[in-house]
Amino acid sequence: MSEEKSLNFIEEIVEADLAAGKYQSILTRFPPEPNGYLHIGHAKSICLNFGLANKYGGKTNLRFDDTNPSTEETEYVESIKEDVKWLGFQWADELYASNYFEQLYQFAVQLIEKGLAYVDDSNSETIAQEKGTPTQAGIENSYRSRSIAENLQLFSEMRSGNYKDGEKVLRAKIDMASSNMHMRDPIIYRIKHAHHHRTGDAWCIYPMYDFAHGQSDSIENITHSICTLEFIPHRPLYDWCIEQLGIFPSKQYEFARLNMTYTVMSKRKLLQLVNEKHVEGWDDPRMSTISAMRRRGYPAGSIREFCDKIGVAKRENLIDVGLLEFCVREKLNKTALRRMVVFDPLKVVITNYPDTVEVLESENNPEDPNGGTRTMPFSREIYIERDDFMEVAPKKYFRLAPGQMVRLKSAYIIKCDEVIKDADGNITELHCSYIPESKSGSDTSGINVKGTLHWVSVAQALQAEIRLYDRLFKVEDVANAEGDFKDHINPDSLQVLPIAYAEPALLSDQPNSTYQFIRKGYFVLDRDSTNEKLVFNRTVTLKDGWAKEAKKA
RNA sequence: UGCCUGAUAGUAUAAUGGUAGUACGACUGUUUUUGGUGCAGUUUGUCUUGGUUCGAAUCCAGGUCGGGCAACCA
Repeated sequence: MSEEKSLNFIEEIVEADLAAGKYQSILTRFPPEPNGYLHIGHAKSICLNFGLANKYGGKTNLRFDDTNPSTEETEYVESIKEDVKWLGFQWADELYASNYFEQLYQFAVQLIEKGLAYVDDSNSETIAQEKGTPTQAGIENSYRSRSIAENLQLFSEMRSGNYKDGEKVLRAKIDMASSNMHMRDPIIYRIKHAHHHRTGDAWCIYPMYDFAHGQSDSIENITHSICTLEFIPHRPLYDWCIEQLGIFPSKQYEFARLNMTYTVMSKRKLLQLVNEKHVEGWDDPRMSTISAMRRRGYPAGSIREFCDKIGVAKRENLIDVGLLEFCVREKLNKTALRRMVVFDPLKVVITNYPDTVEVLESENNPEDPNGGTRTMPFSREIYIERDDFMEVAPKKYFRLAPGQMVRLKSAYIIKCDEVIKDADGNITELHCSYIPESKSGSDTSGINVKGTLHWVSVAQALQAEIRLYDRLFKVEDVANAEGDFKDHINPDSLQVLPIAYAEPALLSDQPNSTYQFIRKGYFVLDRDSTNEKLVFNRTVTLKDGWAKEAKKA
């Protein structure tokens, strides 16, 4: 396989800029607003920004876009830093738009001095109305012609706290008739008597996104400022501010944000899920947040791999969540420790097995020759999975059935001799006989069986809680589905098994191990675990060929 | 009614005027002490109409369809 991977359109721009000598090296930035937790969509942006810097020998800043004190909190800052680090990236500088408040203020003063900004006393309704519509030009109001001196005075008074919220705004004086709504004298400063998580009460006016973002990029000498498609119409304003101020010309480029099937990706909706308790928190394993995926057991590397696979383009997209799951399985298959856990037990008595405990050995991971082995007890009484037995077996059913033989993984071949039922006809246990010569690793029985089952010895079994997570929504395209997105929540997205039976090795494993419970899926120990109670989250299922086959019949 | 964007298998993404390729999915077969994994194979595509050209997914013109734009949010 040739490693000649084609470039995405942003990489092409970067290579062209570098080749033209436009920059010696590149500087990108990841600029989250600390008003929520990062989600998989942010991961795409993180991988893009940091990936570009890594690939071309540049650097990436982490910059918090904290210009709206009423929605931002330190809790979010901390979680964002943790998530970026966990994803495997290291930023050059940790910065905040709020670091630049004084500088930004001076930029605004410069604009006023150039006659390019004015204080408007109108209320928001009036401003909106005078802005016109996309098909109809806006109108210029009387405040627009205020003198520079008056604007300077008023803006200074705004800063001093002479006015209440909403009483005045500072607007850039551009073009009320522009076909681009963002150029119709956009508001660049508003009054907000709010406590800021970093600057406290030092300010009562705050710059708007459009006046903060580009200038922050410029102050940091960001060469490539990469954002999502909805900012395309902001670009002329981004460029206008930089040009009028005569500062470092950072350039904005836009790519299509990630959308994923069965998933919501907006912070607003995620917040709602948390606040209205549809999930247990930002890191509930069903959420699309980075922290949820971490808790669910997704390896950071598989998220990076996913971001690499989905590519970067300008076309709107809806990525199959199955691709993310594929990346997770691909990684985990090579690394996860194999263990046996029975979810829904059916007791099997091996009638011809002596009343002793035998210690068996089994590989930790058949994909990894250096993975080592662990031991497990085998005895006369074991549990198997209830649905690994059928009294009347259909065609192509390879599991246990009366008179049928199966192999117990890493142990012996057994044959089902008798089905024991209670008075109501429910199956309570199976009586089987084992083939002593069929022991794993030294099988001389010559018997070939199609089915291999996982099992756990009854007497030594650990009890554990298992949490089975499924997709949070029932519809593919949640954002575009009829009605409220909450109408589409999957009521069965979490199934808790209070007691499952697990092999004893799980007690001595490292707590941060990832597991494949053989034939059941990938699992990870949840942080809710205690010494008394193990709790496992299902990371992702295994591909189930039999389920498909059974469905066909 | 305006402006800005975009359109390639089911989903993504490449081909930068010269054989439409890759991944996931689906389907076959094969291997397997996980109905997992691996391996081999099959399947399905350039929105449309014109034009330029020896040659067009690519360039040009018109159309169609999708997305965005009128927060004192980012």
